[in-house]
Amino acid sequence: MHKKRVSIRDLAKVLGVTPSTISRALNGHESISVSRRDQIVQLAKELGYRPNQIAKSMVSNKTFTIGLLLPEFTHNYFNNILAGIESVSFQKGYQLFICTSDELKEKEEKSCMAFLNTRVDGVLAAVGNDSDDLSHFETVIEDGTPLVLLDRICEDLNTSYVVTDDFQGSLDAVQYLVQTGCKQILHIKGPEYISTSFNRYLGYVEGLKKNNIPLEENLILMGEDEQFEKKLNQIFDEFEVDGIFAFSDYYAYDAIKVLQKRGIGIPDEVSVIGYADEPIAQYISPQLSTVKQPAFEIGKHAAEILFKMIEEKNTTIMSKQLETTLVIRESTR
Amino acid sequence: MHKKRVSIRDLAKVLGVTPSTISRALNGHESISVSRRDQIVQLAKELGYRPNQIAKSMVSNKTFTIGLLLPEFTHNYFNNILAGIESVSFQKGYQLFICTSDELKEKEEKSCMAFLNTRVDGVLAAVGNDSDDLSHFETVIEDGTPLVLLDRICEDLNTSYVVTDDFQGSLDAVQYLVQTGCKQILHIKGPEYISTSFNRYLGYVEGLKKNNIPLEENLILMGEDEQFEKKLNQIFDEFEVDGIFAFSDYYAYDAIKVLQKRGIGIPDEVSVIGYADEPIAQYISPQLSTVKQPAFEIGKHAAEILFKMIEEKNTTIMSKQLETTLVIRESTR
DNA sequence: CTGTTAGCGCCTTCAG
DNA sequence: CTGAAGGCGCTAACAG
Repeated sequence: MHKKRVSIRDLAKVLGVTPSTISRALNGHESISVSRRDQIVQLAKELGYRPNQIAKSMVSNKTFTIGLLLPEFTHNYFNNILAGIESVSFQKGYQLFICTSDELKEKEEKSCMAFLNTRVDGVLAAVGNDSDDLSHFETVIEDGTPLVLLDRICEDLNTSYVVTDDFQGSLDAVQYLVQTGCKQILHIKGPEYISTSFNRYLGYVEGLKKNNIPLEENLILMGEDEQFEKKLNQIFDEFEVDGIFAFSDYYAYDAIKVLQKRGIGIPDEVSVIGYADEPIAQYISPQLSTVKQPAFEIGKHAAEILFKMIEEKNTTIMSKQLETTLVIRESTR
Repeated sequence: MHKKRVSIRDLAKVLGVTPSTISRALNGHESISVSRRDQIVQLAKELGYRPNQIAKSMVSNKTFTIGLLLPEFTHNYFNNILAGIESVSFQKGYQLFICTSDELKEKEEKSCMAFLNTRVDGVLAAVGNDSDDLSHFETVIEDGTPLVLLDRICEDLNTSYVVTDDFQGSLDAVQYLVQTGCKQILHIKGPEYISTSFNRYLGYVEGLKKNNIPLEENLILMGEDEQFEKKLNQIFDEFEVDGIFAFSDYYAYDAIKVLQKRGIGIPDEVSVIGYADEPIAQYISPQLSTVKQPAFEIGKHAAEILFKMIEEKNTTIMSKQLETTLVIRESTR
């Protein structure tokens, strides 16, 4: 299949020297005459020599590869994280070994094992919401492979992570809602098992508390609920909701559709705030107010931490929490 | 850094056998007693043995890895391609080595070299629109690494590709426009240098021709034009445009915004058709009619072809062209 | 400055 | 059924 590849031995034979000399020349070692080096480099180019990274890794025990595990790429959020990671890994000369988990634990496990087997130098991962059991990540840690968690924390995992301050972001959103006159605020909650859902919920609760608004259990709706529309309608039948804070822009949009069907004016009668600033936030009408996460920075910081761990063999925990920004558009008063 | 990893030699020592025996047991070879095999497999598990894929690749000259080069992930289209590829690569037990080119030739070249150096078993790539010079892909081909092109064709490259029938898709769109009464159809054209832009343009031209509508140069606008809004307005001042066919959903949306500012009714006065069926098509208002590409299938087919090339050492060209579907929503009559 | 030797972890003959 | 020997491509340590 492959054209026979040229190895340093081939080069050595042509020039009548030993492979070691070739290796030294190609890797910019000290002790080698300039003329010889040039000669070798030149020949390598001519013959289309391509260093076998596999063999190099074999001896150096280093692959210049980092494993990246993300749930999916349909949300712009993860694309931006990827972009942030790439911006630093590319510059460092590392390749990305990307796996998507589809939020499935099974794929997560397989990917982690694949990372270990291929001896990646480090792992970046956003744990899926299907994962209550985290033993595969523990395996990574025990193996001694640096691991940095993205976006979603797992308290049980003793490793660095980079997240945004979901609590504060949500609190900001609710505060804004209250300041602009909302009295009854509905929360559309995210999937269970992921820390972000819970933290945003907590921010919501805190927001109410700070403003002496009693927490009403019936004003909390799961975004993934199969009877979402029906339940939302029931809530509107029963309560005088004038504000909605949703776990995601998509949930917010789902709610907006229901409200529009009911002929409820946004933002006149109900203010709506989403989360994440996905592209659709700008395309829907009214344009959606939302909590913007610094996705690119999350990726960037996570990668930087990981490289610090890899290159400096630094094992201290270096977690980081980034701030969100409230973006006000047309869906709020 | 790493906990010392256990190798087959370690296992061998424990059991007082040779590494060969361990290797045979772990790889399900014939000639080995069942009891011994079980014993070895058991021990491997206990000691957390993890086969060194690097070492395996070294001897087998196979990495079970395929290189994937995509321009970016901000368009849902490429995500779906990725999903299609993954659906087959995952099942085949291959890992994906993903690089994004950001449409930059420099990154494309680097990635190709990285693919070759890490000895991926095959490459899937959508060439960026920045690439007039394709020598890096030729290098891949010459190296003997199977290559399948995605989405965008390069006539000069003698290798398999999987694309959609952009010409037909565009023709369908224009035909629909005409059939629903449009007489003056504007085309918003895509970036130069990529085959899809040209093919969609050709489909537009053919659509006019089939309906005896003269081609009017002034009714063609570049989507990336910096003075897009101004020029579009000029066109509407001068011509009685009643239909728009855009290279992408995003361009279509840009146009819709301009029309709405002008108070032009969609679809009453002007019908609009986009391309790709990006998520925003469903979120904007009016919901956008568009040409849907079978992105998932593109990825799937491309991967299948690649695996055929890899596993059967098949070198014949097996290109494929997939059909599009016209999705009619609210932006057309 | 360059050659020799040994070995990274694994697999594949070839013997026995 | 199992052991011994050699090698995948490259680098590092030690001589010279």
